[in-house]
Amino acid sequence: MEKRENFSRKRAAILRALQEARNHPSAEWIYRQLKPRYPDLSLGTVYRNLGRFCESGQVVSLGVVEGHERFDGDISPHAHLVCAGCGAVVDIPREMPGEEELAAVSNETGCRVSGASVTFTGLCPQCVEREKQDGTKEDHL
Amino acid sequence: MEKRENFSRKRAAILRALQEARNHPSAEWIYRQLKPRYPDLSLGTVYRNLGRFCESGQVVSLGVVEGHERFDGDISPHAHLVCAGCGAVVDIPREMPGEEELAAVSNETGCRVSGASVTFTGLCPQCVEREKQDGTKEDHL
DNA sequence: CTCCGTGCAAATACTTTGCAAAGCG
DNA sequence: CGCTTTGCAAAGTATTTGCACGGAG
Repeated sequence: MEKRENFSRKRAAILRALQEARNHPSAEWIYRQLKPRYPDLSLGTVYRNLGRFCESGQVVSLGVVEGHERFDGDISPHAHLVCAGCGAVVDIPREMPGEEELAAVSNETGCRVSGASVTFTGLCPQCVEREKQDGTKEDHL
Repeated sequence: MEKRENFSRKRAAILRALQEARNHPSAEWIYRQLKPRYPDLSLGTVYRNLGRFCESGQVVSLGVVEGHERFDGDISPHAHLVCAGCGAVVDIPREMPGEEELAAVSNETGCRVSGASVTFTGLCPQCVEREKQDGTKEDHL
């Protein structure tokens, strides 16, 4: 399964790029990232493989931010914050609902709860900083 | 502000439909819902007003589910569950992160956290039931 | 030869937007 | 009359899909 070169050269690259990235990238971002090294890489391939990764659970979709679906190669349970200023997605170390809680919710609601995601909204550190520097800021009209 | 009839006849209808709906509808759903009563209602108008409601905070966007953005007219803090079976969005009564926690996260991360959302994944009661009835179920190929 | 993965481009599908017409005070 | 809101349709854009090619066993 590691034999065939082209079997997964690009696929592996996509997965690795995703896992190494800290910015919870979009398909487009990964594409641009890999394009120089794989000049004949196609955006469709990136989408196809991202879909595959999500199905197999190797990758998690964070949902659509500003029109672009974002992905996370880090599947350990953690929360995120979506920056209203720049659209960045940052990891938030935080206790996530555990199995017990999912079970509890299942019992209370009649649903079969299998997963949970916690997403904060606000400003990322850079945008907080920028806003400070801008002083009274200029976007007030 | 309550005077002009057509000033907001449709807008009000859209907002009301959204607030009365229990299914966290999409723009399309609201459109179909209102179309019989407002035959000349346009889908664009629904989108425009939903955008306006979101900005003004009268309505909350729940993000994109199966390609359609879903909205919630109930802005009281609560969690949701997105059904993997049918795409339904159901309310989950659950304690949400309070101001103290948002502040704590802000301090720990350097972000300015202003809001939070909790979304569970799983099966809605109907789909749980359906799966039971289907017995060994038929979608195994 | 057969299968899997891919490039390319056309096709989808949701949402946004421009513009002129219409409502209301 | 002036401002807001809407209908309609065109435009926009992210994502998906069909098809044929290329590499590997």
